[in-house]
Amino acid sequence: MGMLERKMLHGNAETLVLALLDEDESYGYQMRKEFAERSHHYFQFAFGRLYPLLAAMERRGLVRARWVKAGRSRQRKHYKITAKGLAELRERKQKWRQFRGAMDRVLGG
Amino acid sequence: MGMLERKMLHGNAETLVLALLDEDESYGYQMRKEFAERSHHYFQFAFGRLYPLLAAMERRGLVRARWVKAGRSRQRKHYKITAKGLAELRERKQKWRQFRGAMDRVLGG
DNA sequence: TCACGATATATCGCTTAGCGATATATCATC
DNA sequence: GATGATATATCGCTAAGCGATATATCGTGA
Repeated sequence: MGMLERKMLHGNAETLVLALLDEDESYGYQMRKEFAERSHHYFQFAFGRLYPLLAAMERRGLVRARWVKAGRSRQRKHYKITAKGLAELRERKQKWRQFRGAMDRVLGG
Repeated sequence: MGMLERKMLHGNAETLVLALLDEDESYGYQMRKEFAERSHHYFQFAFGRLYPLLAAMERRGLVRARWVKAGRSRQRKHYKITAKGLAELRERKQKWRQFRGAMDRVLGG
């Protein structure tokens, strides 16, 4: 992602995470791949952005984390959306639609 | 605008200015009103954001400014989009569409 | 004619947060 | 046992948004 793309993402990263976890629980590394695939490799989250974001979302109670074994001793941190997270997602989807509408009205046809 | 709305605007403020000036030349105060009206009062640019932005865009050669008399001694700073600005607008509109598409694909239905 | 709210532009610097750089460890496979 | 993919995490530099603030003109109604 270029500078511009990263900036456009600013207010929306959390929305994307919530939307993904609304479908199924997942973990950081996997989410990153999922975002890339679904967006046709448009979104390329930096780990330095993604992990702190997930941690912050857990602190705010939007997601709940648990460690899951993967192999002998490897651990994955699985995140699951909470009821509070679901409410936040609903609100954020609405705000995204508003923003998108406002942008398109100014940009015209 | 709330915090979230302002953040979503981050990468897009310049695009909005260029889009407005593509239709007709205008000045800061007027643009602010225009944004508010077109977006159903969704966009409320802070002057502390708008004026420095316009100045930066002029430095980059995207717009050209000239002082216009308004009343006895009041001066308005009119901005006009340049050829470089038009090219930038075309590119940014394209990037906005890409971003919007990527968001909507992840958010689903 | 004075006061008031709207119009108009501008700058400064505090605060915040994005994320590049970096560290560490496991796993599969050749 | 080397290499590249998988996996999580933190730190701190830097850029920039914008609230606060300053300044001046204009129209209008009391």
